[in-house]
Amino acid sequence: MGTKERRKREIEEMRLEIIEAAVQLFVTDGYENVSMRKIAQQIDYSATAIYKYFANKEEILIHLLKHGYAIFLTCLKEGVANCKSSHPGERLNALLYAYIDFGLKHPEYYRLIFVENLHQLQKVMTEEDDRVRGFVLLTEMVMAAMNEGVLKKHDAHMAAQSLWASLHGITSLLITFPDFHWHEKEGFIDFQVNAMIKGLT
Amino acid sequence: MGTKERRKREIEEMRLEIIEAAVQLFVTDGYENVSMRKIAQQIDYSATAIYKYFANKEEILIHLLKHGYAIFLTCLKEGVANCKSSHPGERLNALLYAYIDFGLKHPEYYRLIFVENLHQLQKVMTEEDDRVRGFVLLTEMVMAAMNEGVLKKHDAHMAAQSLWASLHGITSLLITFPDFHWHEKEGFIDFQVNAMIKGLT
DNA sequence: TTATTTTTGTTAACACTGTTAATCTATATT
DNA sequence: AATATAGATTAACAGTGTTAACAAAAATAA
Repeated sequence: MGTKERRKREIEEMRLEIIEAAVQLFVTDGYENVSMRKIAQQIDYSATAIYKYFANKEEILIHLLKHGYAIFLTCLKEGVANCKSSHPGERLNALLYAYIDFGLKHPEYYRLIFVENLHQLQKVMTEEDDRVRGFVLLTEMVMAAMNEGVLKKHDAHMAAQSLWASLHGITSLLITFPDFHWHEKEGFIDFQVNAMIKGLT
Repeated sequence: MGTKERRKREIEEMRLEIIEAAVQLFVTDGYENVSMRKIAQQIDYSATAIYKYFANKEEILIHLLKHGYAIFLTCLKEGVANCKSSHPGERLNALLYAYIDFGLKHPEYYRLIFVENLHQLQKVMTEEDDRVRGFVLLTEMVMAAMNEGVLKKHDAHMAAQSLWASLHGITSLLITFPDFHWHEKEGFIDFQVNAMIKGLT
């Protein structure tokens, strides 16, 4: 009898309902306003019912992070795909812009993943295919750019880490300190990306 | 009669006692474990007594931030002072290293100021002398380096913002993601600082 | 089908959090 | 000495994540 299968599916449906409610609360009210009681209220259950489907709030956070990280990877891949050129330098450039764009388009997710919960990133990515993980993507494109002579031949891993650092710097500062007297945004981003590339040339 | 003066001093002493307790809790247990009740316990008062001296917890946080920011500025100034050379390029270099060093030596403070509460920075600095504020210091040294031909003559403000972004990137990533497979720290920092400078040359 | 066991959800409760109101006490002013 | 003011305390409110005890419903065994 498939009763066991059905229950398994029902449990998965309930888990989905819970994280959907959590996502909705997160995008509308921000993470600081996602409480177990509010999630429960949204799906007409008691707060403690959730604990039959998730061990604790952290498990729900992990799902929010996975959700956001999937959007992140999509943005990166789209950004590179939208780059017509097949030149490694151009494609790397497109990736760098795509990273910053993700942050500016999804500031709550960027904050949640890269500012507040970076130490959890391992847990978020364990089930992902290695080849689509963000940093691997970046490293591969750095290597390609080096092989084509666009970048000077350093240690590709270190160069990629340096690029990530600079990308994270401008993205997180623009997001977490919007009231600072920043230079006009587009121009500032262009300047930073150019400086980053030039620094490795 | 100086009774009014004495009370004023006593109030200031009590405020000091409170923020000292808060600082101590912060450096030993981390900010997430600084609660009003724990501060009160440490100085043998009831939790609500604090509210006669501080409007709310945020006011105490501001003092923690000021405390940390003072250490930050001291580190920057010491870093530059310890640089024997009078060459603007060398001095700028020393400032960049001093910034990262502050983050690595005082990760809790770096996190509190530049990761979690950057939006409060205005409140932290309002009473400071303009000329010692961190970003102004950086901008001035960038200008000096430009005038000496060490850096290419861009908009100095934008160049300084770009440097800050890259500094914040590497510092915050090293702090908030210590378990990542970073390149050997010293070498990575050297690489990043060199790339930053080269990017603006 | 009936009896038993397991699972699912609810309410009550615990130990916290920041903060406000009411109250008592010690000091200062008239 | 009587009154007003300021200081400190306890009780309480509205939250938080989470655990325990218990009722109802569903799955399994007889």
